[in-house]
Amino acid sequence: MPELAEVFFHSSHWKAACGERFDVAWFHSQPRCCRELDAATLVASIDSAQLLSGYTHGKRMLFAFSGNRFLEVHLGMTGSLHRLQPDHEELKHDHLALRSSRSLLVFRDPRQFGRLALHETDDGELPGWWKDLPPQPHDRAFTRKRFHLLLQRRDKAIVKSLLLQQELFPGVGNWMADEILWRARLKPDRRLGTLKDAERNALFKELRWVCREALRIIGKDYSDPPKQWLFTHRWRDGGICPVSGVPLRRDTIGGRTTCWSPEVQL
DNA sequence: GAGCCTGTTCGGGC
DNA sequence: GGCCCGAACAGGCT
Repeated sequence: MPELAEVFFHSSHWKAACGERFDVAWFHSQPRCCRELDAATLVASIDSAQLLSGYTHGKRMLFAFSGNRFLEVHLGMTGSLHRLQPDHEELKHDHLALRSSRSLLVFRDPRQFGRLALHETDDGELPGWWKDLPPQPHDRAFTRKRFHLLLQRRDKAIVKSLLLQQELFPGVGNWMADEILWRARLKPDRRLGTLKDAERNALFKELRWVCREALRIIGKDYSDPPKQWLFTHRWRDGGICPVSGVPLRRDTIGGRTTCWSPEVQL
């Protein structure tokens, strides 16, 4: 379930191997998620390279290797990163594995909606496009002023769809958007033009709160958030709103399964 | 076996 | 131009 905090958690597995020197143990270029990556280039770039650091931004990850190489990873719907014993055997959907004397770093992705890409810079600095990514909702640079600017001239947009736009709110995915709207007490199909100032401010507040708390709780060790969150109750039909005690609704809004609480969200 | 799905992209349409 | 929707991608789970 890779949204902001889950992505951070997965990245921490590979980051734990920083300093180790890797070879490509195997790579399968046929799966859709690997097609951008040329096998020969990958081997030439990563073989004997040292993992220097790992970064996340929203749902994206970037791993820096010696030789000014960067491996970009997106987990899509079902991707995951693992750090295993060096001799761990290959499983069915393990498309890429890097091996050091101490670790096997695996990229796994059954549905192949993820993405791997390789980048190079002249000086080992982070690629310019990475530095230019917009601020994440939990970043200091994501100010109230910026938030209100993002909402301007989008009066017809549906608030749930808006929250899922990665170029605006990097890292927010389907469950996070539902959690944010539930806490802000906004019906997910509201058009931005109908939001009053107080509602916009509530949205801003809960957006940042959910991103920060998710990172703190899930990003740390993949714990589930407390039962007071919508999170625990949203996954299947029959859930009960932890605030109102009324059954939750599940509808398709903005093309996505959306769980919301009719008594609470107006 | 049918239906559902935590993400992204693309084409069509208003 | 902005934004919507639906389809497509592919496999695991219920």
